[in-house]
Amino acid sequence: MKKYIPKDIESAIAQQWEAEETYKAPQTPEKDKSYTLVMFPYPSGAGLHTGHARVYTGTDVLARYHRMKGKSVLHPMGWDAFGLPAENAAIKLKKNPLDIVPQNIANFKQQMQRLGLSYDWSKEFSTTDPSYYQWTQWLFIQFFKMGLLHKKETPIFYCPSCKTGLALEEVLADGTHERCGNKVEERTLPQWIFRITKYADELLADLDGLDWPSGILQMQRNWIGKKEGMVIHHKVEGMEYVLDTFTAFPAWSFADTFIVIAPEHPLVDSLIENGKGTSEVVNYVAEIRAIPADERAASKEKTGVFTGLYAVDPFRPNEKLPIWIANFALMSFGTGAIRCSAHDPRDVAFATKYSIPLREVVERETETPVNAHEGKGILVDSGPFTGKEVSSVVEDFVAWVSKEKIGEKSTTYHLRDWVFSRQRYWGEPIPMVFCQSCADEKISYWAVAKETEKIYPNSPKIAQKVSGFVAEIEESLCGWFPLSDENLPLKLPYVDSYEPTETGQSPLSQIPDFVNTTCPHCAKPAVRETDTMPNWAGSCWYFLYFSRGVDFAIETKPSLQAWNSLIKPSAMAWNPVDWYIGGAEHAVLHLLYSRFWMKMLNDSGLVDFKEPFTRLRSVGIVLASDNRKMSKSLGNVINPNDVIDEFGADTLRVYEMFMAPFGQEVAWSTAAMQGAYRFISRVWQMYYSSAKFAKSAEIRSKTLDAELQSVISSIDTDITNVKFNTCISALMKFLNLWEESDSEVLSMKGAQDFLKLLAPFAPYMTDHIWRNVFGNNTSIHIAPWPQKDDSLTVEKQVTIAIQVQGKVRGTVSMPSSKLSQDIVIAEALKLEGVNRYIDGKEYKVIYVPGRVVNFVL
RNA sequence: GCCGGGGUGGUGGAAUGGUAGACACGCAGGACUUAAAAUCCUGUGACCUCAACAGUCGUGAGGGUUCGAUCCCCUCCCCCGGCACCA
Repeated sequence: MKKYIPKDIESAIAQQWEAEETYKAPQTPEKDKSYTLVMFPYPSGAGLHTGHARVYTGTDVLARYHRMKGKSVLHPMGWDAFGLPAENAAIKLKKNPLDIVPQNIANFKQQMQRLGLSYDWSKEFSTTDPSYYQWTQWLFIQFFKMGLLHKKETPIFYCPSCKTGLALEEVLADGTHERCGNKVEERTLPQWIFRITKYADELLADLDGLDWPSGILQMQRNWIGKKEGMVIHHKVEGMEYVLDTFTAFPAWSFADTFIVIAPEHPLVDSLIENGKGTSEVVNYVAEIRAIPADERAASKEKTGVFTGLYAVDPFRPNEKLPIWIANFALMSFGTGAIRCSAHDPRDVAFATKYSIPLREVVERETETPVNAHEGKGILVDSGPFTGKEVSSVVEDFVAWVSKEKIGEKSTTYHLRDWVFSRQRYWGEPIPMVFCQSCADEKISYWAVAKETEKIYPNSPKIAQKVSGFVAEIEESLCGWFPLSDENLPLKLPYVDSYEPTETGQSPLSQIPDFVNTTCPHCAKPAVRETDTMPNWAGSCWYFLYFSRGVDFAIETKPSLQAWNSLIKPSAMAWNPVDWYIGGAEHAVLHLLYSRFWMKMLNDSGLVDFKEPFTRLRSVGIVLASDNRKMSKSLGNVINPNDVIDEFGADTLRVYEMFMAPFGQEVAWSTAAMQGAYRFISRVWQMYYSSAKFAKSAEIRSKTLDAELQSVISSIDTDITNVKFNTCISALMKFLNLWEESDSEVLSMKGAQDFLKLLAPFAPYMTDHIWRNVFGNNTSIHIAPWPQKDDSLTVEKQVTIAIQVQGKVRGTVSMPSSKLSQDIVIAEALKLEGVNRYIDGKEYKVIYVPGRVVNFVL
């Protein structure tokens, strides 16, 4: 063997891995487990580019490392294939996604296989497999039974281009749809809604125990957006109406002189309905409601109109607060009504414009009133709190307001309930049936359900929690029944025309065979739900399904019993995921939704943990060499297959790991990749040509073997800190040293250890050398990871920097065994460069063992 | 505006209180070659110097703590990501 020609070795080695089942996960972990998972991809028609290769390689390095460390490793791959992008692409091609998706998957798979990723392919599945999505449907039904889903006419975001409703999380800050980039609108449609807000506190609190990047934790906290404050109740004069306002700064309430309410506020509606709205009010409301929310937010100009109504100020019962409608009051925050004062700049701007009197309760030292956000100052004219420091009275104030029955503590959240219906074809059909007859008779599922259908039999506490959820929504869901287990899966019909409709209805509604059915309760004619689930559904629990037995019968119908016998045991043995790797763009989408599903499953007893991903690491995207995102339309995409054809998968992998810290964004450079190719080729030469290692096991080298021990320990540290770039540089540095050494050869064990250290990064060529040079007949990838041998590290030369006044003026080198403060200082004082600066002056010595000596004059 | 993450040679980056620029790319010079590619060798932060020795400066800017700061603290500037008329 002479020259390194990757294509000559890679396919042969890959075949050996397959034949030897090198990467097969045990059914249940035998020892320490490492469930290593990369966020599974949506298989687009464009295939993988070299940017994708980075996240898969990094995750693979972790899996391979832990496998060699002797852990039980589950490292699976699957396909998140439902959803808008696949469907939109199929529409463009005028084909059915059912036909296209398998081709895309096949393409992704061959690309991944060429990369040498150590997946246990026996676990592979797609979220679009009926054998999988029947379980997704079954879980939907369990959540329905728990009262965590309801169907409701709701104002939602709607993408007119994709012709479907969306969740708030799918709308970007600029008001566009995160998938297609078009502006969204608001519409009111009947939707299935997940009551995720019921879990807002748990979703927030449990973040504290997670080993996740701080930025992603913070994004989830902000998204949940818990804010504690008070709701204040007001009587509206001349009406039987209690108007509630929300404030985060209750202690400033004595300042308030007016109230503003959102244009969408129910009080506005009742005013207009009662004919009490002036023409000014009617016109203003009509005008403002016509402007989409995001445009309204963009204009900071404050507008409003007086309703003619007054509220009694509970803090000053003799005074009245005029009620205005204002564009800056948002129905989506708090109660949609705000008490206003001089202590909020927005209120001041509004009051100034419309000449509404203001009052201050904290004396100012500047030209403008104190902003309540600053939270400091002495209160005046504030009832029992006059003369007190505002920051110190908050708790007392809240207690007093409650005691006086003016209002009570209240918490608001940014998190909204999760709109779970899509008016599209390419998703899991929602397994629900609506019976008009039962609805007319006010029959709900829970009124007629058998006890045995309950899924939370072992926890009275949870049964109580759930019955509370159900009580709140039961009436609104009369006539809705889930499919029974034996009727799952509810298959997505293969149809010729599946384009979204203009009517806000799913294309499935056009298919009578699909729609018409009978009521699961009374057997009269009934209709199916025709909306489908969003693309997030399948990824909410896929990590539980990967650990299933591979002989898991496809015909198996979902049921509680099947869950408990076929899915739960292995899922509990492997989950939660130990290493979860993916992009930060899912911070408040997939990563929030799947946490929510696990909390519901935990409450129902279907899983026994609360958090799915113990450890999360994010990957930085790879930009094209022009510093723009790789995209087909920009023509700057690099296909990993092309790189592999020319340089081999090992080179691509090493470069991907070396190019920058794993979590950081970086631009692709084919030129820089040459460095990785040189490195891999030189390793190859070292083993096949120069062969500077001992042929007998007894021979050792002093310096090389010692140096290798520190490489072992630095890679051990760096791999688990996902610092793959410094792992590679440590290996390169060692190879340089190895090549330079003329007088010594590395021990045979050292040569094998070096190969093992490189194996997770360059799996093909290392396994080839392992088998052909060292005569092994099993893979290097199941060989034990090198152990650092401290007996080899002793006689190392240590170089100590000698400083005068903190500036380096020389160095002293000696074997570490001779190292002592006195000797080092004595040596240092012999240095001419040091003496020149000390020059007979008095000095003090700082000695840091093994590092530095500093003479302070 | 608020919340995160950053700012180090021509470039990607290393160093988490102890010799700043490891490792790599690029570039320059050299070897091999008829020549080129590939490969190998040498050099490569800036300034000063023919050069070496020595020296000065240098991690976005300014200040502070420390014997010693890329690293900790304060003020400010810039870039990236997220959120935001949030009461």
